[in-house]
Order: sequence, then structure tokens, then C-alpha cells
Amino acid sequence: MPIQARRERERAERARLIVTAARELAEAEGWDAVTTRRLAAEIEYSQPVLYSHFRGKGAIMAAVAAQGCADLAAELRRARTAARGTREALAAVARTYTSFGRRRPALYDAMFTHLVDLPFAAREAPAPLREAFAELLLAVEPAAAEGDDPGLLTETFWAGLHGLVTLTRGGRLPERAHEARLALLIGRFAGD
Amino acid sequence: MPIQARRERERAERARLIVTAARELAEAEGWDAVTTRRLAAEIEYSQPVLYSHFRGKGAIMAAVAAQGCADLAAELRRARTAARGTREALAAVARTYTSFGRRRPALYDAMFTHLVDLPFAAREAPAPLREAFAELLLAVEPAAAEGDDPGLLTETFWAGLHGLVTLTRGGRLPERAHEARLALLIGRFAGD
DNA sequence: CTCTCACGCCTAGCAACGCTAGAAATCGAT
DNA sequence: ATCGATTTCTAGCGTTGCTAGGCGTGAGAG
Repeated sequence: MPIQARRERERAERARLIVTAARELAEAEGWDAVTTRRLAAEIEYSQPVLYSHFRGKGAIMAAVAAQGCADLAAELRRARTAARGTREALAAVARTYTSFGRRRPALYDAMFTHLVDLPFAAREAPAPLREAFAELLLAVEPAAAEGDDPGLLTETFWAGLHGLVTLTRGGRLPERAHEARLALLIGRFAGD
Repeated sequence: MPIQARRERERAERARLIVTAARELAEAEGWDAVTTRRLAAEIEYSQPVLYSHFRGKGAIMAAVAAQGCADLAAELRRARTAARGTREALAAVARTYTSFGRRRPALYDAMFTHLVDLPFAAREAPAPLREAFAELLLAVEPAAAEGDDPGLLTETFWAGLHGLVTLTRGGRLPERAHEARLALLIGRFAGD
């Protein structure tokens, strides 16, 4: 039955279409503009079609978030492997991370602030997310002191980056001195 | 005209009633449960009354956030003044901050994640917010190195705390090792 | 080639949301 | 007691996420 295979292929294609439409719409006009009606119009289908692919709007955002994690992981990897020394790699990764968060705010929000539908801290976290974290770890680990747990240290460093991104973009911290704050954070984690 | 004075007093009282009702409802059931209808029922008035006091739901959340900042500032002050040395004060303030964020998540969200109606980074930031930041600054400043800008250092430390709070509560970081991560962060900012 | 049946899609609608207009009621002043 | 203004409520608008039920299309059997 090759015909059913074609159907499934078309379905998968349409699911991808939904996710990319949601991402593009969110990045262009913010998540508030991503309504089920608007999204349905964008993909040129009716609303209920969305629900035959995803449980609801939250699930669509989760899919977008997963894709975003893959993007972030790729960017981090590129930055890390292009850097020379330990401290340079840490700085490059940190700069790339905050740049990502400020360059693509809607995507970042879906990944790290809005959503809860994705199992993050658990073992069964989605692969792209684990990859992104692994990239951070690879950059932080060489800079760790003797007694420090690299995993915990990475999580703490991540928290610092995340805090800088969200507080700055939410208007809690002035954009101006972002670079200075970032340098300060890197300095505190570079292990002298 | 003492009668007009009484009216204004009653109005102010009702405004306070609205804010505390919103805060309590949010802390009990989350901000999703805080609808204008529900809130109106809670204060035993009709919906439009809310709009005679506040521009909209966002303004109510802003008022709750301002009150939350005052609460946080008070807690931080207590923790800081009760501590002995420089490092102890920093640790006490940090512990109090994350405790606040995890103990009162709805309030914390209104203050630092959801809202944008409040001018934060600007000069005309609300007084309670400036007080809370000032408390952080008083704890961080003594631990600063020679060349570091205390203000920027405090903002960076704040970002670390904020990241720990939000990532942990959003399920991105496991609750388990929170204390260890916090200790790690404090250690990186205690200036040895 | 035709009939049948099942699957997939769309139209229509539900409850709830934030917010607002205009009627109704209340209360002080004359 | 009546007027006038202020306050409050009823009712409703447009939009949201989501769902039920009918309709059309197209694959498979004879």
C-alpha cells in the first residue's frame, strides 16, 4: 500500500508546514499574533486541521521550541569549535547564546520561558535540548575548578546567561551595558 | 467638603482591595485564574468597576508587582542586616531572593517575567523596585573587586539569581540540586 | 465502470476572555 | 421634594482556544 505511505508523507509535510508557519509568525509579530485562526489561514487549511496534528496551541509551541533548541545547539557548536582557547570558547558560546536570545526573542521565549509542555529536566528531554546543553557543558567544563561538578557549574552558568537575556529583553535591565555584564559573568566563570 | 474626602478614601480602599484580591487569587491558583470576572466577583463588584481604578488587567498586575517588590525589598533588607560578614550577607540575600521566587511564584512572575507596563530600567522606576535593587547592591558591593563597577556587578548577580529561579520553576532545571547551584553562584561572586 | 463505504476536511458553534457603551440607581445639593 | 451629577450595573462586542457533526472526495470491491 504505497498510497497510505504517500498520505503519511503528506501529513508529516503539513505538520512541518504548521510548525514553520507558527515560528515565522511568532518571530515576525510575536506569540500574541499566533492565533489558531491566523495560523490556519497561513497554511491555507481550516482550524480543526491543526488539532489533527497537535493537541493544541501549546503542543505547536512545544514543536517550535524543539526546533529552536536544534538551531541554538548548532549555533553554539559552531561558536565553540571556531574558538581557540578555553576562555575564548566560553566567551564565544556565551556571546552566541545571549545573541540568540536577543536576536530571536519569540523563539527563545517558546524554548525557555513560556512553555511547560516539554519535559526538560527529566531524562526523556528532547534530543535537541540535550544537545544544546551539551554544547554549553563542553565550553564550561574545561574552565571548571578541581572540586566543582561540571554539570552543576554549567547549569549555574546557563542560569546567568538566561537571566541576562530575559531581564534585558523584558526591560528590567538597560540594553546599554549588556556587553559589560556579559564580560563580567564570563570572568566569574572562566576560572581566572 | 469632607464628604468628597471620604469618597476618595473609600475609592483608595477599594483599589487596595482589588490589588490584594488579585495577588491572593494569583498566588492561590495562578494568573490564568485571575480573570476580570472572577476578580470582580471576589471583590463583590461588577467588572467595569475594575476599569474605573485601573486601565486594564495589565495595570492591576503592575500594581501587584509593585507591592511584591516592596515585600521582596523588606525580606532582603532583613536578611542582609541580620547577617554578619560580607560573604554571609551576600549568601543570605541570595538565598532569600531565590526563596522568595520559589515560595511566591505568581508574585515573582508578575514582577519579573510577565509584565511590561512598568518602567523598570528607566530612571522613573517605581520606588519599591529601586529599593529591592538597592538591597542587592548593598550586599554585592562589599564583595566587589577593585576595578568592577558595583552596579553592573549587582545586575549580573541578579541575572544569575533570576535565571536560577525561573529555570528551576519552569522545570528546566531539576529542583534537587538548587542549593548546590546557588552556592556555586555565590562563590563566583563572593570575591574569594 | 459503478457502487459503497470510510476517511478527511470544513462549516458552524461553544464557553470564556478583556473590555466598553449606555441604562439604571444612588446620593448630595437646592 | 426635586434636580443633577456621579457611581454602578446590565448587556453586549469582538476575539480567543477548541470541538461536534455534516459533507464531499476518493480508494477498493464487484
